[in-house]
Formats: sequence, structure tokens, C-alpha cells
Amino acid sequence: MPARKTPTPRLRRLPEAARENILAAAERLLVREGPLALKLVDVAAAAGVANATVMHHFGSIDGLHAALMERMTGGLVEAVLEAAADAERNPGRAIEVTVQALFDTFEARGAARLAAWLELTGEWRRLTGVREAISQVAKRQGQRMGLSTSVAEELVLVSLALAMGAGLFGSSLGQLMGKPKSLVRDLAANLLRERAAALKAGG
Amino acid sequence: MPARKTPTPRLRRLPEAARENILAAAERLLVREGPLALKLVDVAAAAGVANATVMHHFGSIDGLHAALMERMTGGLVEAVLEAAADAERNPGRAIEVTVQALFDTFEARGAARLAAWLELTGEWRRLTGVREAISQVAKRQGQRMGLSTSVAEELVLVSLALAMGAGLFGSSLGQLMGKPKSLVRDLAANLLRERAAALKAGG
DNA sequence: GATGCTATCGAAAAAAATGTCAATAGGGAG
DNA sequence: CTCCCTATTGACATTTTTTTCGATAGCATC
Repeated sequence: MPARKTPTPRLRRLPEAARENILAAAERLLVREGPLALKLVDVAAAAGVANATVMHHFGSIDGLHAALMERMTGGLVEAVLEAAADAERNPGRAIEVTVQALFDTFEARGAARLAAWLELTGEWRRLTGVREAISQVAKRQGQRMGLSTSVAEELVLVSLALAMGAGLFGSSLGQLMGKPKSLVRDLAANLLRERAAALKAGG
Repeated sequence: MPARKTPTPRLRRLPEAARENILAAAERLLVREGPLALKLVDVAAAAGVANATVMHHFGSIDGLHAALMERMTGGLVEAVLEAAADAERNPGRAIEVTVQALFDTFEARGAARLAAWLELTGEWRRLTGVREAISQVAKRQGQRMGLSTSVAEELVLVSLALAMGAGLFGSSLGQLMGKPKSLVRDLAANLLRERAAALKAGG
């Protein structure tokens, strides 16, 4: 009698849940291991499904990539808008709150890595939502701080660049120099706070 | 009679020149198309040689990657040290010169992209030379500006993070917001100049 | 129960990328 | 001119990664 394989127990999810499960696993992989780890097999393994299942839900590895970018940029925009809203609810410490949230978003969650991936692979097309989010945040913060729209937008832009730089490289830079991982991030946050305070005071 | 292939004319280089040719092509590819474009076949095509030739000179695709990182980080360190030297020869505008050189290095030449690649793929081991370079620059600049070693090092670190962030994302951010490509970079440079000036004045 | 829909799976084909090899040819040394 | 060394190449082999396919199994509905 030929050996019969014991059938694998299957977990059947709703399509949405299945996609979500796979995307979450892919995101963890991307953030932890980098873009080169986004092999179909690895993603499937991390999600605990067969690779054919990934194909079924996303059509191809590129489809998975696209969906992942979408999901992550969506989360990023959401986080930033939320941070801005927080700041408005907390006017006294608005700068603190905003800067803190900005750096959290880009460092702790893999936003900086996502952004780097997008940049390196030239996929900035997907970021139309980001543009609106930036405008919106700049407008609100500008009003709150009594800045002109263009000055506020410039502040936001340079803050983004710094938050991305610190989020992406800060920890490694700190370690490289034998300093605490959080040093660069703290320095960057400080720099931003001072800049914002100076602008508010009337620079 | 079977069709006979006309033999391809061959260009025979010295080993060093051959490696250089291939590495230069690979660097162009990396900067223009991102890390995922660094396929053996594409690199070979870009360099105008057979892929077996690439294998001959670098042993494997990983060998090529390693050599490329080495080459690019070497160039990066060199550029930064040179900039620091420039600044010393030009004490009146030292801050200007240094900031300018820093941003040139990270934006125009693909240093920011290289750094992002290293970060995303977790290859920071290669950067021992970078550590020394940072220390050295911090020391010199600190002396020149009358700062303590640790304050100078912190300034350099946060400058690096900002230069990397601006170099990597600045142009795309600017375009995304419908502003000139150089806006973010200029803003970042300004921020640094002011910070440096404030420290020098006695922060 | 029985039936239909489809998410899931294993296995294997197909495609892509990397690595191997024997033969060729450029170019210097004798 | 002849010999030798090795950079270079085309063609092929191997490995890795993606895609396809038929069969299976949850789950809802009847």
C-alpha cells in the first residue's frame, strides 16, 4: 500500500482576511529583512500558507508588491494625519507631539524603509495620497503656528527629509559610532523642535 | 554547410581596467534603477561584456555586490574627507563649504542610494572605514569651531542623517509637491548652516 | 445530508538567474 | 614568427524563483 499523505488541515479565510494575513507577513519581512527578502516562497512561509495561495490572491509577485506598497503608504498617510490631529487636540505641546509622532512613524514602524524601497525602485507614482496629506498637514500646522502656507510647507518638507533620514539610518549610524541607537533620532527631533520654535517665535 | 558564426571582435583589457569597467556600469545601474536591477545579465550588458566575464572577474554575483559596495563607500569616504580638507583651506566660509560638499556627495553622486541599499540589505559591516572618517571629520570640525568632541560628533551625525534623507528623498519630495527639485536640499542645507552657526556662537 | 462555490494545497512545469566549461583570441615575451 | 598566458566568449548546466494546474476541503445554502 503506497504511503498516503495525511491531509494538511486547512484554515479557510475570507478573501479579505487572507490578503490581509499575507500582506502583514510581507510587511514584516520587508521591514526586518529588506526588499530582497520578498520572495514568494518566503512571504508564503511567513504567512503560513502555500505559495499558490499567494498567487491566487495577488496574481503575481508584482501584484503582491503593488498591494504591499498601497497598504503601507496608506498606513503611513493615516499615521501622519493622526499625528497632526493629535497635535491639534494638544495645543500646548503641539510641536513636541508632532515631532514625536513623525519620528515614531518613520522609525518604529517601517515607514522609512518603505519610503527607501519606493525611492530605490522608482515607484513614487503611487504617492498621490501622500501629496494631499502633506499639503493638509502643512496647512493646519501653519495656521496653528501663524506661518504662511509656503513657509509651513517648507518646514514640513524638511522635517520629512530629516525624519526619513534619521528613521532609516539613525539607528545604524549610532551603532556604527558606538553610541546609543536612539541618539541620532533624539538629535534630529531636537533640531526640528528648535527650528519650529524659532519659526513660531517669528523667524 | 552549417551557418558559421562570425567571431565577435574582442576587447581585451587589463584585469584592473576590466573590473573598473564592470563596476562603473554596475554603479550606474544601481543609481539609476535601484538594487533590484543588479542582475548579472544586466550588469554584463551594461558593461558590454559577456556574463561569464563578470563571473571571471568577481567570482559570483555576490562578489560583484561586495566589490561595488567597497568601491562606492571608498569614494564616499574620500569625498567627505576631501570636503573637510577644503573647509580647512577656506576658514572664512568653512560651514558653507562643508555643507555644500556634504550634500553634493549624498545627492549628486549616488551615495545616498548606496547608503540606503546598505541599510536595506543589512550590510553595514563594510563601513569600518566610514566610522573612522566620521570621527576624523568631527574632530577637525570641532576644533575649528571650538566645540567639544562629543558635540562636534553629534553635529556631524545629525548632519549625515539629514544629508542622507535629503539626498535620497529630497528631489522626489520636491517634485511630488510641485516644487523645484532642489528645494528640499536647499532647505536642509540652510537648516544645517544655521545650526552650525548657532553652535559656533556658543550654544 | 447533498450541492456549489472557491480558498487552499501539493506537485510539477516554466521562466529567470546564476554558475561552469572548453574553446578562442588579444597581446606580450622569446 | 611562434609560444604562452589569460581575458573573453558562447553554449550549456545548475539553481533559484515564479507560475500553472488539478485535486481537495472548508463553509454556506438548500
